[in-house]
Amino acid sequence: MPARASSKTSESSDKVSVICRALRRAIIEQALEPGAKLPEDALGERFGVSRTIARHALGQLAAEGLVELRRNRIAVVATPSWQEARDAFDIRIELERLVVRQLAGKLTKAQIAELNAHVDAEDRARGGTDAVSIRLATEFHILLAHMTNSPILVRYVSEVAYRCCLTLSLYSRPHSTECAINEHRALISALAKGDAAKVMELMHHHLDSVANRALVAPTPQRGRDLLDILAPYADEVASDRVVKLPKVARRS
Amino acid sequence: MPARASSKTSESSDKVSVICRALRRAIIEQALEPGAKLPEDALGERFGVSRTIARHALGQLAAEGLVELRRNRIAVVATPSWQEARDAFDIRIELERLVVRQLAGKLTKAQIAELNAHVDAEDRARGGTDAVSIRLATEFHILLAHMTNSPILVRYVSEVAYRCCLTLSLYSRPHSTECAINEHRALISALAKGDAAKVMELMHHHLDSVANRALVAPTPQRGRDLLDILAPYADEVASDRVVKLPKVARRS
DNA sequence: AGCGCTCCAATTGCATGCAGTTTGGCGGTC
DNA sequence: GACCGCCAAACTGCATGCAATTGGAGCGCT
Repeated sequence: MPARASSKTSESSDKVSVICRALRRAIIEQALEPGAKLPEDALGERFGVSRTIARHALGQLAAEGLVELRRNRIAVVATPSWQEARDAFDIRIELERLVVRQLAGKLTKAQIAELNAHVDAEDRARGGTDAVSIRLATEFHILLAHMTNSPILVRYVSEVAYRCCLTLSLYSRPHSTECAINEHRALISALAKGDAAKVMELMHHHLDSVANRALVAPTPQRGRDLLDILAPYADEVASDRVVKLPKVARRS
Repeated sequence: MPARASSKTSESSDKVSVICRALRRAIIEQALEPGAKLPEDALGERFGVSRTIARHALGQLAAEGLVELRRNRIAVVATPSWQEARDAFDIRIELERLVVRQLAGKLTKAQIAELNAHVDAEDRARGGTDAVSIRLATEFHILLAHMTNSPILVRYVSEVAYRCCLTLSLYSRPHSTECAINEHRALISALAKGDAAKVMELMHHHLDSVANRALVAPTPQRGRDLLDILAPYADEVASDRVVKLPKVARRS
């Protein structure tokens, strides 16, 4: 039996959805860095819609964990902590093991061709920016999820993969794409062979190594947000001996 | 090392969030059945807010998969197909295995007491309605997720657990709570013992048996929506030989 | 009856307006 | 110069209003 094929997936073509897609892409390509401000009327003006719509879009993205929404404050692109990043990868590993378990040996020739075509695209993009490589690599995984034809699985894999994207831009050292591409090819061929256990193991290792390459260590100095950097020290401030800190300008 | 303790979890106390919580609860307690209509102004009037807010709340719930939003149409409580229900349970199993893996042997005495107290509450509620039992059972799992102190994990477990609640109300035979309660107790004691593999196995079996008890079979006649029943036949319509169907009244 | 058409009430999609809150800078004081 | 309070600009929270779309009642035709 071939893997279930195609379904209606997409967000409707609301103005809200359009803005969501645009912002999502801007975020995962790091055009918008974590912490970037997202004022409602600026967005509205930029996309030619009212604040109501921009606001609604921000709400959706907040539900996906890509932006942070604080009452009466300007929304910002989410800045996951190192621990959250690690948690996201752990969840992602489990979800994607499930994906390949369902897919092993059930892909049609057309689907395998589609996967290979995508990896070819990744290959061609090697000359480009890191951001594009990361986006393509992420989209490979989302493409896989789509092939399960389980809308829920697609949604969760997409979300968590986007979040991982976000953290890569925060904590990653300069990305090395080669190995990821090779691992993608290995995944495809294992999927075609149909050994579920093997391909789950491959996926596990693939994501784990991406996570380990990326989340080098709890290195607070690479975290962009002063609040995060200072978080571990906050306890001392709360306790008896207050540590005096020199005045530091917030990254504007 | 004890499991990480407590964090800021909550939705802010927006009007939007209040309505979300109210609707979510109404849905999982089956006060609102799958397919129930949710007109924006009716909600607004009921909760004493404008349509804007009600609309926003519906958007959030749609992002969680609890309501379905079709352009220019009245929003309705989601009606997952049998397959989607099964998929949701599969995902849930993986996520909750992850939860107990992280928690095994790392719970504080206070946390174990909290869990036991919750199961006691489940026990006391056995005389009440099924809806309340189901809600409490679900909240037990969410409570566990909270103890991992991983906001992402909490979010996903909560969402998928709510979706499972929803499907239980659709496809389940009259609920038998006894065994679930016993299994919850077994989980707690295994968590306290700290054998990760054992407790993962317990959780897997627990959820799987709930799913199997609930999702009795792909019995389309119990599915509420004609469209779902006919979905498998849609392919034929698309192909060469068009199947003529007698006119049937839609469930109003 | 059964079928198709028209038209109106119900409902959504979206923009705008107003009130309340936060931010950041400016001037005053030490 | 450093600190503090005040004020205007910026921004969000929310309600309301208007145009566009939908669904279904009513009605005529076969």
